[in-house]
Amino acid sequence: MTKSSEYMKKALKAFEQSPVFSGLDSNEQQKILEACSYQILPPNTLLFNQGDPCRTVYFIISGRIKLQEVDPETGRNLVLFLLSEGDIFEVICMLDDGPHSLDAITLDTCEVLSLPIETIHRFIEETPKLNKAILPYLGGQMRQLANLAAELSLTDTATRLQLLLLRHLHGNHSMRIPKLIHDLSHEEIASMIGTVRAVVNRHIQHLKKEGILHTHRKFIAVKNLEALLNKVESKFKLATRNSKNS
Amino acid sequence: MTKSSEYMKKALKAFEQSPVFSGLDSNEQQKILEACSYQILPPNTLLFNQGDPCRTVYFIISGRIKLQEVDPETGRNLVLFLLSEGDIFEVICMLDDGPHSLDAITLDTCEVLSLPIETIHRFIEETPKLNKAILPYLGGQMRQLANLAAELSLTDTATRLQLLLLRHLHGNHSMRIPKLIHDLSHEEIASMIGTVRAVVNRHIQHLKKEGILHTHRKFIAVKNLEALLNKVESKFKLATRNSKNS
DNA sequence: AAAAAACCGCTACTTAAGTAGCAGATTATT
DNA sequence: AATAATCTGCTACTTAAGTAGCGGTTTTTT
Repeated sequence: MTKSSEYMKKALKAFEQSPVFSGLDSNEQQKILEACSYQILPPNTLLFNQGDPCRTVYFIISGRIKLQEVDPETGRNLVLFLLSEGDIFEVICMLDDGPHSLDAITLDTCEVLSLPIETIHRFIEETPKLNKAILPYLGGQMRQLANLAAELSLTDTATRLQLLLLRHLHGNHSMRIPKLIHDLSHEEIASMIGTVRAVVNRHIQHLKKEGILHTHRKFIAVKNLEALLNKVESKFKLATRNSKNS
Repeated sequence: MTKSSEYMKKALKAFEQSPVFSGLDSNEQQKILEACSYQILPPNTLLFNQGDPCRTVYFIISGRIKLQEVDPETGRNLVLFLLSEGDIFEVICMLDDGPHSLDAITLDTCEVLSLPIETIHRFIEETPKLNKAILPYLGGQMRQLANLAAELSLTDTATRLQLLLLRHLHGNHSMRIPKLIHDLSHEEIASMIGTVRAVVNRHIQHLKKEGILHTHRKFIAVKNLEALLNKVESKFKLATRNSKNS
């Protein structure tokens, strides 16, 4: 990406919001940006497959990207990470230089920066601030993974759905639209909590009958937050949220 | 730990085998060791609870320690990591300084080194070699977690048990005793694959009838590796193993 | 040596969750 | 405007996995 690039502004703005890059000064950010290439991707684009060698890391400027594992036998899949503006991936490969452990697919039209893996390694080595900032981000990702595994094994599908909703209602009180997931199909939601469409639908119908949810064709909103909170109650800490949303 | 300590030798030997510390030279290792304190812990000791603040990180010299999440309602638990000689924990807290996300419990008599979290941070900052060596180790841990989550959601309990066995048969061909798990109770095994004792037992009986397993009172050995491999077949890559066993 | 605790094998039962399939509604494509 | 594709709501059915419980064995503790 050249200095004069028209995308520079957008990218800098995204950097500002990134837990990893926001701590750097403008010079450092510029230097990294100049090594990046900018891409715009239509929805439903496959960036890479599980097993592919990892040559670049990506940084999301806008749009959502899911990292998922697919079971070729049944066609079912599990979304391990739902990433958006400010996120970096694939984090695992960045650490150990192994092949991709997951498929990456865009949900929206996405703007991303990509950076050769050797280059990001060099930047991390040369920039102690960057090195230091990236560690808590990794910690957050690991917490998410550990939490997902625990939920899958210890919690039923109804509760997992309720927790998913709550986890995306962060911040603001009267904000009843679960950011990032409010416009997903039941199929997508199912793959985020490790189940199938029919089951998700069943639970959603139930929550609607109780007046807790309002839905309409790829739109979900929480009508009665109190009641939803009561349902999960103490069941599980919904502690683990994205570090950038904390 | 003082230089003259009688445990020094043991600790150095464990360092040699650690993927993280083995790359350091003797001086560096010594320096770190001197900041550690040595502890010996009986089996079934709780080192810390989920939610506890994290003051120290641990390094295992000998014995096994499990990191698990417990569901207070049902009493069921899920083991996220089964750690042994050369492992470091709790990795997540080390990254983000948050509270412990898991319970830590010894399975055997364990020798561990502990190190205040600020101290390990300082060492990592001061020792680029250490910083660099720790990243692939983290990557391995994350792969394990991602793999566990995917298995829990996409694979049935029978296959999960088979994969668990195979994953611990690493290396040597005729080595039919799954290291690290060969002497666990059915209850423990169940909590490693996210199910309950009754189900594990059911599957084990089945595998015994097929001549694939031999078991006796907290002892498991694989009699027919070929047959076991055929069962899981292509089902899932058992790729994800401990980085140190690769 | 006796008592207690842990572990294993097994039976019978219950249920959450998944499969299959379809019709109507909405959205996208030609 | 017509056709195709996607999404949803729902019914009926199947099954894997979990619950409960008990008797017998082995191990540990007293």
